[in-house]
Amino acid sequence: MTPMIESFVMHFGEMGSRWGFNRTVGQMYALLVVSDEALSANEIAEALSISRGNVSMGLKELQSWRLVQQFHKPGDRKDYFQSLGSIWDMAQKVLEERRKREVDPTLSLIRDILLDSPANESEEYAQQRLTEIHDLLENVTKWSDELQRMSPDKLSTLMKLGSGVGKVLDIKDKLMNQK
Amino acid sequence: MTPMIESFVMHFGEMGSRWGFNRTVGQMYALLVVSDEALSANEIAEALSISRGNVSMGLKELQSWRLVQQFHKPGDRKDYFQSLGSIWDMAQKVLEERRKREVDPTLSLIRDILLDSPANESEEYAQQRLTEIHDLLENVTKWSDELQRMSPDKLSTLMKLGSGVGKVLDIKDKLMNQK
DNA sequence: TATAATTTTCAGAAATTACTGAAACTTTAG
DNA sequence: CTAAAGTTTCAGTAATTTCTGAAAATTATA
Repeated sequence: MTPMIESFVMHFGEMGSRWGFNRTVGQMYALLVVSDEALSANEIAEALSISRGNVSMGLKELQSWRLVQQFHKPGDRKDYFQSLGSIWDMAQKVLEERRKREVDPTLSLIRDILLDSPANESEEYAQQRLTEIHDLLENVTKWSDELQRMSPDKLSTLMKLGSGVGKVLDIKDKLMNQK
Repeated sequence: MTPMIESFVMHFGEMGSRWGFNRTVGQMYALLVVSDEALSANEIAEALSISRGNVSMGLKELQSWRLVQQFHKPGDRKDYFQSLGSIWDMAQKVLEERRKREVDPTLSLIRDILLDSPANESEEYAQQRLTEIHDLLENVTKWSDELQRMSPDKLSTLMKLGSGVGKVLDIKDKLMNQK
């Protein structure tokens, strides 16, 4: 690893914990994203100075996120790994995975809670707030589904829209009102 | 705490770690969101069976996120706390805070790296990938800024748009092409 | 100003999470 | 079938994060 690559890999490792995977998994992914050719598990372990066992577990996790792909070189017995898809694919995967971990369980608990009728005043208030949270999380889920389904180029249009969102909403409002 | 409220508070605590704050901070916030009236630090500590010191630190953090507000009752020396703003405000705060923690540092590191010219083939490849990540993160930042600035009712329109986004984009495309 | 009420700080304990490395397992080649 | 090459597992250890509680600091009252 050149110093340039190393600085990125190490940084991504530190960030990793904030993005939902641990330091070494973050480093491994960064390394694979940035490297020109596929790497074997041993090469990864060596480049990052971490244990072979840890690499094995990390690769398993990255594969379960479908961020990393395993394949074989003919005449070589080792497994090789490379990062999978474009950066946009990665962003979609991370979004999806985080929704599953961070949103879905809460949504389902709140649904259960709202099935019971409130026992007193303060539970009634609580249920009101929970209903708000429920609606918000449902919208987040709907959006996230929509983004999953969207083709990369449409996604890209949407992304680049940026500060144009407001205007587009105005346009939409006008069109709706005409009907 | 009634069992209903307790189950939500405890769940939110577990989730907390995934949302960027620790278990007790999550519990404290959930309790305040769901409770009808403001609570003193001691009441919080007692309800959650955690130490007074921990509550003090947690409230400080929640205040720094501007999710919780402190105030005084006349003739009472204690500080009282209540959750601040609507659920939408909370979502905005969490979004903003996470962007600061998760996106901004990476963006700034990548910018630095891209200032250096690549030393060889493989660094050139690496820089290409970093450029992609850079563009993605910039778009994320732009969007997040936009969402910060957006009024709650516009935000709500956007949210509820849900699966309509695709259609709206089509409309926008047509309008743009007419020009 | 003294004292009582309350909050904050922070060193160390407890809990949690991540990592290592040796042993067990799997796969392929001869 | 056996040996060699490679991978995975997991118990134990290390590192990190969170929590406690007693002491220090702050604030209000008399």
